[in-house]
Amino acid sequence: MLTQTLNTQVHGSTIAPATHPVSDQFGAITGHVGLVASEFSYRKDEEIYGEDEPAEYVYQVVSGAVRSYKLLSDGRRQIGAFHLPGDVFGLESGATHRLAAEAIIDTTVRLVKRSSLEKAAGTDVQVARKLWAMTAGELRHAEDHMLLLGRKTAMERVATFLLEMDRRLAVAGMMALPMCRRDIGDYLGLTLETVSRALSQLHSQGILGFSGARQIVLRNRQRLHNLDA
Amino acid sequence: MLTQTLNTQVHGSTIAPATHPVSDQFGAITGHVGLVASEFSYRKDEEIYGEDEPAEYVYQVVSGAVRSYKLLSDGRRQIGAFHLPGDVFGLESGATHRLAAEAIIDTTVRLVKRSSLEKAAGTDVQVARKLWAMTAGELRHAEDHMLLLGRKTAMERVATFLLEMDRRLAVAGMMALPMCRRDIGDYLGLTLETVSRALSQLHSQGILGFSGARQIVLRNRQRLHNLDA
DNA sequence: CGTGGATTTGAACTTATTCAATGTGCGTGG
DNA sequence: CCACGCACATTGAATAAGTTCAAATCCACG
Repeated sequence: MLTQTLNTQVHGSTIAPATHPVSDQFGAITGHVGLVASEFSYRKDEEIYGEDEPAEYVYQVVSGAVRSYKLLSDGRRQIGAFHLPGDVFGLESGATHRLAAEAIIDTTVRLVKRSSLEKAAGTDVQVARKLWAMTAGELRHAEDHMLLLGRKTAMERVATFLLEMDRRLAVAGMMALPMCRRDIGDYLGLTLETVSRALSQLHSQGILGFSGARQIVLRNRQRLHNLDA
Repeated sequence: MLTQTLNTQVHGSTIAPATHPVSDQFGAITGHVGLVASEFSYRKDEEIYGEDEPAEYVYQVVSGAVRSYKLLSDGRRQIGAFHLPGDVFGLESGATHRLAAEAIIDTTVRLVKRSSLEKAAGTDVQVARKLWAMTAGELRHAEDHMLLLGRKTAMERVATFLLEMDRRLAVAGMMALPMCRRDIGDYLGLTLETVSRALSQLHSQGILGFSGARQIVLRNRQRLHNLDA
């Protein structure tokens, strides 16, 4: 909730790692308009913002990982997205955050004031177009995820998840997952036990290898694709 | 797929019925920039556009109803949204439609070329802002729906559905659902039988009344809210 | 009025969940 | 450097929720 003093600095450092193939979405805006970006860090499990809180900042993950989620009154949780280094999150067209956000592990973000983005968008049509494109990208992910949550089997969901994480954070053919089994379950609409069972089955079939529960190597992406509906 | 000749006409007629409380989103754009809108009609179950097809037009329902959906290779279907009179659909930031769209019943739409909206957005920041806000509105719905699909029980999903439809299309306290039980199931991530059983249970509890399977009266919105997590 | 798709209802079944116990490994401190 | 402790993960067995398959009923429409 940003109670500490911000370490304000002019933007400009490169964050997106070489393994993240998309262009630096944040830089595409801040660089274009010369906005000031700050950095901030959160510890594991610390809240970055709450659901329905005013959307004062837009964030980009520098290092670490973030989960965005909604809760039901009895505590059931649906994680809508994981945000990894280079990803922008917390961007809203309206006044408030639609999902809460928490650091999954110790995390550093860059952030800019929403108001300065709004102002830039009011001046520069290119910025406005970019903001729209970023929200549209989130919508695309949500649409794909609705299909997963509504219609895929447990094994298909886990296969989809592994391929997504492989694409987004694999380095040298290996994934270091920042999130626990419960987070994965809450992302896939499953229990942590069902996620664990699916991973064990993939392991026993030689489709993936473990070096620690969160270090995964995909040994056969094709078979994983086949399992993914 | 728009093979017939379009009945081109200047926009201006009011479409959103009095029961649809939001402002006319289409008019907010076309009126502002003076774009030309056309009308077109589709018969029940006719495709309006396919998944991954180039997004040439943006649509607004004049009368009827539309379903947007994705399919898995084996035919499993996830409906992402129902579009009712006044609703805009088919708006994309990228080049292609991310979901397919079909008329649920005989339906008339207004449409404008995507290229003319793009052009207007390049000139007028207000238009650009409005396009962003419309996509953000779709994202919000998708985020709420992910929570439903990932974490709500069958009865909670049906209760949520009824309250959504009540809000969007109730006239004089009564809903005339345009879609069949299978559509509802594919929207809620359930089978049509499960939807039917939930509705029967709500009927037997006096929470709703039927006059024909698709004419529903909510008799106790509070109890329905209580069933909705 | 009859007809056929749509809906409801029933019963067996499947999948994933729940509850419980065991196992693993990482980080910390001795 | 090794051992300990605890959070995390795995595995098992019983249960529950929703699906599947089947049959009966309902209506909307011609």
